[in-house]
Amino acid sequence: MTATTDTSPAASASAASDRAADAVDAVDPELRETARSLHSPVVDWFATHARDLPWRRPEAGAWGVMVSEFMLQQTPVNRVLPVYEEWMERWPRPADLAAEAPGEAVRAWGRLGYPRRALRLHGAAKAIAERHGGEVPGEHAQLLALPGVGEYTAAAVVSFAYGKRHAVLDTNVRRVFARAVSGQQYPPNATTAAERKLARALLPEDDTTASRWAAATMELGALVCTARGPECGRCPIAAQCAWQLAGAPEHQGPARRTQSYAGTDRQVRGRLLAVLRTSKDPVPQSALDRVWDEPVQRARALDGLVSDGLVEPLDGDRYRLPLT
DNA sequence: GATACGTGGTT
DNA sequence: TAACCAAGTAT
Repeated sequence: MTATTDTSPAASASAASDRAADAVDAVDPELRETARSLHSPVVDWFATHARDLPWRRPEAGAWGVMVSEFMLQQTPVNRVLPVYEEWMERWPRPADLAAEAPGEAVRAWGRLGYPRRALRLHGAAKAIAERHGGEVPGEHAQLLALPGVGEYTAAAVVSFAYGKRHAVLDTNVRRVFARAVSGQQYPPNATTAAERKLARALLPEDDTTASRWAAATMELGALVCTARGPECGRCPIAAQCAWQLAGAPEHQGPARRTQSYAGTDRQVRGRLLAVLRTSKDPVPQSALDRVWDEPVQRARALDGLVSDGLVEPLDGDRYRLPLT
């Protein structure tokens, strides 16, 4: 958008588009005031109550932040901690991981779960080494282009590693906003446009405060405003919380569909991969056959692992973690 | 938008 | 004990 005197059709369309974009992010003055009243108590609470996590220390760098974010996708902090430490000691820079076989990343991932994340982190490291000179990129769009990096992880790296102003919307933040601002016990099952808009509207103006706010709202959700049994007595914004002020009503909408696990392909995949992780040498088919008695499902799970690139088939009915 | 994708602790 | 929950992404 440039000259305001340009009245060409293209410029008019563009101006209309800009007005539409403005309207999307137009912040209700009342919401603006709500935001301002939340910033200080939450950021101050974070300053005194934040956990001392290794990826929050300056020496972690952008790579440390990125590694932690991959590992923390759907996995609790306590399970991540030891694996993170080993990982960073072994591969302190993206290029170090990029030089390894992907199977080594899968092996080091251990039992964190969702081992495709290990493969994608390895792929991200390769892309960083090849396309970004070995430095984790600092632009949201560049990060988003990396394997395994979605909206949330890109925002987290931008905000936590580079201290930039960007809305960070994870499950913790969504729950905090649902309660404190929207007066709901839980956020919707899937992230909505309204939630993204709210997150942008609540973001402090300057980079430094916005970055602290992002980390602080996540930490508040993780430690105090938890899914079950929130400790509102310890919450720095309990007095302003819309959900509390409404009398903490029970959630109305549809319950989240709980995923089964026992007997699924995922369980079979997990067992197969557990065998392969513990063996440096190729594993014969017979060893894999022992982990699951139903042959059709077993074969399907193994096929899936191969097509996902998590397992490499060799001649002679042998398998191993991928070398390339 | 719904579904697949691991693992283990908590209630 | 079965269900819930944990810093999501890709298709």
